[in-house]
Amino acid sequence: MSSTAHSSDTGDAGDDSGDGGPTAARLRSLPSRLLSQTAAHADRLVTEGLATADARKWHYAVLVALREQGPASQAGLSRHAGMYRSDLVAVINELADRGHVERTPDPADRRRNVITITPRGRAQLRRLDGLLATIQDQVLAPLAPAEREELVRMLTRLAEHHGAHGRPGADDPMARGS
Amino acid sequence: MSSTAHSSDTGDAGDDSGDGGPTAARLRSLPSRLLSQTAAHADRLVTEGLATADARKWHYAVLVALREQGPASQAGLSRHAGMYRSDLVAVINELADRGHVERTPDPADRRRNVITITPRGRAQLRRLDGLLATIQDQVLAPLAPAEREELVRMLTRLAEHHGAHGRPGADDPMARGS
DNA sequence: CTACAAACGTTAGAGCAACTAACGTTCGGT
DNA sequence: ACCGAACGTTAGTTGCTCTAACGTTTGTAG
Repeated sequence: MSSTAHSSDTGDAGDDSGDGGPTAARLRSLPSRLLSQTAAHADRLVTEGLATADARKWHYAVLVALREQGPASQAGLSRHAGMYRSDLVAVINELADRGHVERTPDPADRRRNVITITPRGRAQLRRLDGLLATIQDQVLAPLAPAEREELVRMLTRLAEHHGAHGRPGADDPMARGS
Repeated sequence: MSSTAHSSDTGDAGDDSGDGGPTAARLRSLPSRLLSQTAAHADRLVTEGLATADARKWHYAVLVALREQGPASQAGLSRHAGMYRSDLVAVINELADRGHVERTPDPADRRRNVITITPRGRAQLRRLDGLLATIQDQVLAPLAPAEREELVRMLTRLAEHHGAHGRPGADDPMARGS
């Protein structure tokens, strides 16, 4: 139950229950709140940035997955990207509309569609890579390079911890891999 | 500025479906992605935890705001908590139903309602404080105390940076930090 | 005093992301 | 040949953010 200790920076007002209640400063720096806030901000930048290139987050995730594992079934992609296969349908539709992927029935297993990235898709992916890199810089702007590394390292640990303790149950998503 | 360069390109290569792809690692550690992931996880824990006490995130935010600034109008609370006053209505309704706050018309300004925290509300708030503290420990479980401090410090900087660069426009929310 | 702009509480609703449930089809194992 | 499981897909629920408008009340300017 003990957690991080803090020094109160600015005395706001003494409105505390004297018997050792947490102070206001502490509440403002609730890690979960900070995470939500910064994540929301980052998400916004990413969404707006990708909109510039007529793309959305899942588009990028799927293209990345395709680059990593080559042509794959939709179920495979959904697992790899950590999304629901029901939601993947629309994403593939949109990517196919834009000519970034091709959806072809798998002759070897007629339940499956094989999703293949097209040359145009690769080009788009590279474009998005650049775009995203720029956005990361915006997100992390106030941090020095060493700090960025440190932050990423810690967040990675938290994410892995999360994955390990992930509860079972859901249909497709959050399949761990790599 | 520049940060990431990619090269794995020509020749779709064998799909190293294991893990340990160096290129893949970079993508997996996109800060924005890590933030979203960990924030989602934390959010889940918080939401579930608060549900235990028949509360939701905004309930806590409002109660904290009331502890900090004492009785206040709804507009004031919405600004302090960074939420829309339209959404605050339901929150106040719920808190009033539970007997945690009282909503009384302000005699001095008949547009306003004065929201006051009740003794029961204070008790609930203390309960939530404890609950939340426990949850923070769960969220940050894999990090050492010093690391937690460091993380909070960095996230705070990012959040402040965000606040400073937040563009104006919206109706109520995201007023002051402090 | 009157008129007008702004702030207040409230209602309604759009838009979006995460999530669940069910379906018809196809496959693998027994 | 049967049965359970995996596949792609459709539809729908939920919860959250956010916008727009309303009637009322207040402060202020003319």
